[in-house]
Amino acid sequence: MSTDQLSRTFAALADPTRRAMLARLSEGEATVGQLAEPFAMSFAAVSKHLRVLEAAGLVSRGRDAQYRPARLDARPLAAASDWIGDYAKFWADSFESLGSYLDRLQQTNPKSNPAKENDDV
Amino acid sequence: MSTDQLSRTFAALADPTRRAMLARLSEGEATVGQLAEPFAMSFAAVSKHLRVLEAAGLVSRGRDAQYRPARLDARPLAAASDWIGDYAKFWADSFESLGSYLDRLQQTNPKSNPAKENDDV
DNA sequence: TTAGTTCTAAACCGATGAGTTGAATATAGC
DNA sequence: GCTATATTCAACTCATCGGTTTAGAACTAA
Repeated sequence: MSTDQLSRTFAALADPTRRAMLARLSEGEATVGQLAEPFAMSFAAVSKHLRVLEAAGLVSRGRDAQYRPARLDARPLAAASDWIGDYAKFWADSFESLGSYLDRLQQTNPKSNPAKENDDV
Repeated sequence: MSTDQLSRTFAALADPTRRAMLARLSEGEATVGQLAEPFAMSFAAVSKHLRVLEAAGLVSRGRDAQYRPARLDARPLAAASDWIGDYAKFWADSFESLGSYLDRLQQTNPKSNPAKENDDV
């Protein structure tokens, strides 16, 4: 895997343990111990997952006595959502062909050119 | 990485070459040769990337003489978008606290309980 | 200072990922 | 059948990933 921001974000999300950690963090800050609790996994492994999430910018860490509480930072998810959103027209209606979808778009907003929206990676 | 559908989708998206291929496919079917053209990479490597995309359900293949045209299937992206969407409230407005965001949600739609939407992985 | 708790660093291991090269397969056209 | 083109398979390399264990660092509390 290369190492641009979007790749790091998607790579971080590719692991179900990390997705579960993000879900937990969406309820509020948590320590490594609290994050490790649901998993049959060493603290060190959880610590490593946190490093991956941190490198992706999805988590920031603090310090509270011995504890290093982790806090969710969802901003990279906005970029990921934007990227995926460019493809929304392709799943918008599985029974509707892309052609008729574009036709309908043209009707709604005749100025736009919806056929050329996926030039970036 | 484990091997559930969502993990396969995110893992497939974690590679910039594969994202570029999806972008190309959003303009229409393409053969391996056409997909390989922008990259300094062997056909075999492109073929492998296509297998990953196929395993993630993002691409389906056909047959046209010697060619095995690939076609975009964006449906798995809808599931990925849904997952990420659960976190939209956390990036919705970086200057607005989560608390006031939830307050505003309550005002708009007093029946819902937006505080408990992230129980799944 | 000593002991206890929480977390991370380091070294290691097996599995997987992304790429290569070279041979094999599938199809078309002659 | 023979040859050319498009694609995949197989075997290999090298790096990274997810996990472990052991030891050490950061901090608190006696």
